[in-house]
Amino acid sequence: MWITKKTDYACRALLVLSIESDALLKLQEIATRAQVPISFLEQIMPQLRGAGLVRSERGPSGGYRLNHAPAEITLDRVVRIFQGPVAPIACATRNAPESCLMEVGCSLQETWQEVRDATIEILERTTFAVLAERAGGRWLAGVGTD
Amino acid sequence: MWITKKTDYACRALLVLSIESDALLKLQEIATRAQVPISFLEQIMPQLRGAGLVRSERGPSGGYRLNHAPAEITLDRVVRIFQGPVAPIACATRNAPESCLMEVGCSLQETWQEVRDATIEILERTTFAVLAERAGGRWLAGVGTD
DNA sequence: ACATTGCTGATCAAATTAATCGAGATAGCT
DNA sequence: AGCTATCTCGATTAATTTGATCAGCAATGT
Repeated sequence: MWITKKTDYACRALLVLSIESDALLKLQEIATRAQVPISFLEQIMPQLRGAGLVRSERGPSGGYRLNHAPAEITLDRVVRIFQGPVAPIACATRNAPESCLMEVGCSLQETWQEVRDATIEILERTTFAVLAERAGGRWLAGVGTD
Repeated sequence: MWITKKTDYACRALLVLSIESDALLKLQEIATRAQVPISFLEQIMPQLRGAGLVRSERGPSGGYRLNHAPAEITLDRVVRIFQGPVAPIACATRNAPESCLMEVGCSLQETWQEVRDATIEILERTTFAVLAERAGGRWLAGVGTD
């Protein structure tokens, strides 16, 4: 239970944008489709923009669109933006892990690292292209061939 | 960063007990060797006892000892005692997952489940026998052959 | 009895999470 | 120029979780 709502919401928003691919979507629209409180999304989207994942346009007829092809955005990337290092515990991060003060060599660390690596592996190979296809494939196809 | 200190401390305490195998260790001793604040451990150990993982004896010459062979205690078990269901997000627990309200089928859920399963697999196959061997093998041998 | 140890529940401070809100900036339209 | 729809940014807040500490009680060996 370590993915925060914020991260979850960000992923959902990106999923919506990935399904619509190049479309320019208003905050309001994203919020509705992703089922995210708009006032919260209001602080999430700028963060995604800051990280370079989306672009925005202001004024009426403004909105958000992806800044990269969905195939180039990994879940891994998004999680790190909002939650920092992916690791189950501070002594098992890939960079600058916190040192363990136990007398006996802490063999737990090794297992936490296994968890970390397995997690990262999955998040790295999961792109929003795959997610969009899985989620909206049918729905998107329906629109395309309409 | 989702393993809490409490869980971490509990694992470390069990690791110390596993290295000493059948010995009866005082709270104080466990606290020192595991580098856990004794006042905190004071509330952790009873929880482990409640879950049946350790036994305790009171009075002078009291202390704690394992209630099972280290090979029969999995990391998975300990994590669940202190943190409940192992899942990165509430919509991906194995029992009674929280339903997702997104319009489009939430394909993220599938990936969170992958993370969950990979994590559980690792935690289930890691026993304290393995951890003790990895941690204290050398040190324990040293004591044994002294 | 008394010293030593575990047991229990209350309490607490700090951090994190999950929002909400209002004022400001920007761009398009008339 | 002025109006309006939209994104932007920062402050604030309530609730929850985390990480501890402590006092007092219970049991037990000497």
